[in-house]
Amino acid sequence: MGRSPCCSKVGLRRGPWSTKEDSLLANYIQQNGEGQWRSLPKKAGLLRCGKSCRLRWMNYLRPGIKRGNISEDEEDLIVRLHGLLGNRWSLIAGRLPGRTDNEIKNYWNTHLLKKLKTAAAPHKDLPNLAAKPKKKKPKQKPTPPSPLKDESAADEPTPPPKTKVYLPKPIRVSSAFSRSNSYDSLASNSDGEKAAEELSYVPLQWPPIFELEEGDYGVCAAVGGGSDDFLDGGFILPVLNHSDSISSDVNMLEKVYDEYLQLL
DNA sequence: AAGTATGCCAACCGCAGCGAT
DNA sequence: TATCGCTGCGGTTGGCATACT
Repeated sequence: MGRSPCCSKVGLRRGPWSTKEDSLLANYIQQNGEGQWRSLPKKAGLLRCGKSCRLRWMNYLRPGIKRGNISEDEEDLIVRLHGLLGNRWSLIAGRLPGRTDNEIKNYWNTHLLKKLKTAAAPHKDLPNLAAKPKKKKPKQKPTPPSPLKDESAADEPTPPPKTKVYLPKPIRVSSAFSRSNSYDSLASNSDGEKAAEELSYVPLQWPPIFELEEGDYGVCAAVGGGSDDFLDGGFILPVLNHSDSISSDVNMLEKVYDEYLQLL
């Protein structure tokens, strides 16, 4: 099964782009805008597949692209964001103006990985660095309704926290909501309530905390810009596996959320 | 100078999400 | 509801450049 590669069509060029192709592509997009990648090559007079055109534009020709010389600040941000987000290169790139996901991915694989591996012992920001990348999970179904425990839970004596942070991947839940919805509108209007019901999501406080599966909690954080947004800006951060103290988990989630906010 | 090894990065591949029908 | 097609993402690869022997 599976679709055949789009570049497998006879007659389409592959490999490095010539300056002529670059200018054809750039000129076309300047005049007609991005999008319609499938039909773009033909209209622009290029013997390339749409995918290839998109990649070339996104990673090379797009205005405002910075090339090379990743600063220490950027590097630090990449490391910290990777600690929180994992290999979500497009999200990480979204926080680094002018950088592309491809560049950050390459930089991580060729510079940072090595650097951090040699920089002594295990690094807390680097979960399973040596681990083989996992295949994408199938789309997660919304969990059955499980509203957050009430405040009384927090009153109980809190044993030492036994929380375990699974870093990352953040879980996308954007499909349950319209992109035009904001968190506020969700919390206050009936559409929002309906959507929240569908997702078993009950925003009782900020940051909103979810029970994803029994005993697993997540927090929604604003991320801003891009297609991975939740409520036009967010997704569930690392899931905590709770043991027996809800309140300690909530505290931990708030801590994680605060740390995340500092990065933004 | 020539051959080989290593590093780097642009580009490709395959898959999943999602809207349209 | 199911299927199709387009788009975007993350992992991987191929080839050029540079370093090393």
